[in-house]
Amino acid sequence: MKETLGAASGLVRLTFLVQNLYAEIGRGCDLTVAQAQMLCALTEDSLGMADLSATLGLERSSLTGLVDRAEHRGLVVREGDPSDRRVVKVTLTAAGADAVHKFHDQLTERLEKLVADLPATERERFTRTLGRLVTGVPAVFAD
Amino acid sequence: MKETLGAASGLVRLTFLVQNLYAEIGRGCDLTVAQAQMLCALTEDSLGMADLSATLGLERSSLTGLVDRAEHRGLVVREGDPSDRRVVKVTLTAAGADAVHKFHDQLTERLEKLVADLPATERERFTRTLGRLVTGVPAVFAD
DNA sequence: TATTGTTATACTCTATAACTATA
DNA sequence: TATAGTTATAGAGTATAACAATA
Repeated sequence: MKETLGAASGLVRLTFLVQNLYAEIGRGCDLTVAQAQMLCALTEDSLGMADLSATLGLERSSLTGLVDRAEHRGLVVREGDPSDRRVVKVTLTAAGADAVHKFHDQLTERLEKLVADLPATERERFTRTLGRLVTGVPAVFAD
Repeated sequence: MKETLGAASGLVRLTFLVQNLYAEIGRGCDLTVAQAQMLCALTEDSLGMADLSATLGLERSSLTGLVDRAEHRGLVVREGDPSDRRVVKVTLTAAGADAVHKFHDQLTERLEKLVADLPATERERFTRTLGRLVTGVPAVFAD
């Protein structure tokens, strides 16, 4: 009779939980998971296709279609880079910034709620350990 | 100047990390993410299409194709249920059990390694909190 | 009538390989 | 030559709607 799950099992189940939440809130904002991830990556700054594909862990050719569809929907625009004419910068439109803002706020609220039931000390310890584990992970979601 | 990430941000980044690991190990075992998830869900017991789709959070029609491809690859088989002739039970083959075993062991090892650097007390607390947060999450990955 | 599963269809996501334009 | 990006193509994954068989 075990009273605690192993770390691996817990991590996978937590991921499953967060992924489902991510998808659910995305649907509510009319964003697919891939689109939401891309918009989040562009929140801080515009990125070229190569940088964006590296951040998201996608092939450049896969990103082309993703940006195509997002551009078609008015969420991002492509712009040339005068300092290197090979580069195409991807930038959020006002609509894209709006959508990702809504998505970000809702997801943050739901995730905060997930840990809100924990006793304060336990919650703080957990959050601190979390921060330690994800050092080096690309900023796919900021505070 | 913040020295700690928020809980929401930490959770999303951890998810990103685990997902990438999941996909990477899946590739090594010649399994897609969706296939690996399905095989994991079948590890304990055979399931009917409806139960399996509920566990995975997929539409039944989506599952049909997923099972088709896995069956075609010899990872699972469909079997009738004598007690309810509407039901189709999905069961791992020997090859499927083998693949998911390999996948499970490798993923577990990598995830254990992820938390192995933490001080023992911190690791135990983290794992315990993890278990608390995922109560109710379907058994998509067992110990 | 309700439930189980499939089919038909359409779209998104992703990769590999071959290509163009610029550095 | 090397890098940035696109196109062509193929396959996996997913959903919605309509259907057939069984309960």
